[in-house]
Amino acid sequence: MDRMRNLARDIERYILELLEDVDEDFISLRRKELAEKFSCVPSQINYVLRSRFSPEHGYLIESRRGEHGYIKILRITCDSSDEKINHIADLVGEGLSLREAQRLLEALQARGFITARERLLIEIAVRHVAGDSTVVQNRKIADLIKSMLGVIITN
Amino acid sequence: MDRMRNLARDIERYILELLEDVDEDFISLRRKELAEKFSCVPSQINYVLRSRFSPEHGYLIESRRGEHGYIKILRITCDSSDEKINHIADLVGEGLSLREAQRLLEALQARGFITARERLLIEIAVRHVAGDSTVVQNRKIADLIKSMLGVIITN
DNA sequence: GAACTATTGATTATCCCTGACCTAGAAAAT
DNA sequence: ATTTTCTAGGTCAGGGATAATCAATAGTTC
Repeated sequence: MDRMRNLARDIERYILELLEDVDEDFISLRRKELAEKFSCVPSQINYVLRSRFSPEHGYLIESRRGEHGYIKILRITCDSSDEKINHIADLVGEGLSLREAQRLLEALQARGFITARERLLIEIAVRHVAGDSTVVQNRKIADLIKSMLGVIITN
Repeated sequence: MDRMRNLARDIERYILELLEDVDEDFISLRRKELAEKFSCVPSQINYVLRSRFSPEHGYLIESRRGEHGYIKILRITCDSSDEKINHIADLVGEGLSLREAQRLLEALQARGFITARERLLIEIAVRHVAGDSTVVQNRKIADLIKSMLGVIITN
């Protein structure tokens, strides 16, 4: 059985290329055309956006339906420390499971927010606090992550 | 029953070899395939990762499920092949108080073994765990410091 | 035999992809 | 101006393919 191509990944790469080639920090595209380009169903595009271009990954999506419809993908830019901290606080919210924390750290490293070593240190600390994951722990994890990332951002 | 094969150790060695053979500081593999290669159940791979490639061991794991699933093992290098590092490792091995840890962190930063941000991260984490500090917590503090410093030092 | 380590398999969770149905906005028809 | 129609994007459930988790069991070490 031949290995199916990894559509989601291919589309992700294509979008990332578009974003790099452009001067602004956003691109506009048409869902239908992109789906045709990759010979897939339009909703596949939504899946890619949801799973790879969410705020957690540093992007915002705007779109419009009907005639002249479009999808706009914007890179989130935080120039001040406060903006960064607010952004993190939004992402973390009230609570975070260990799994979610790991994903967040992965995304933050990919974006260059933190180094691999810093990610390692934070993950160790989070695991330490996590222990048996209950709702109570999720809040502790969130608090810990927020203070650790906060310190990093302001230094 | 007969002797166990000690699969876990074999798989560990295999992964370490892969990591050495490769230029990057990570490898990607498929859990299912690896399990087949060693004629074992897939969850055995998770056991190996949990027991030998945890963040405390200096590794980070990223994975995806479903089609095109994979497990990515990242080795976080802390290239510190100094002799003094070994000395410090001994100190940590003995266990240390909060104050000792802070002095140690200061020294490590002064010698360039950890960055200012890394030092802050460790201090924040420790302070977080210390929070409601009772005698019981002191042990947790010691464990955390040992984990965080240990991974930097012995790696 | 107690405590630690290793192995297994059943169950659960996640990822990717599709297609059926839903909704918003603009143009055409009235 | 209002209604209708058309066009393009959104949402959701579900199914196949992996990986993760967990508890039970077995082996090892001391």
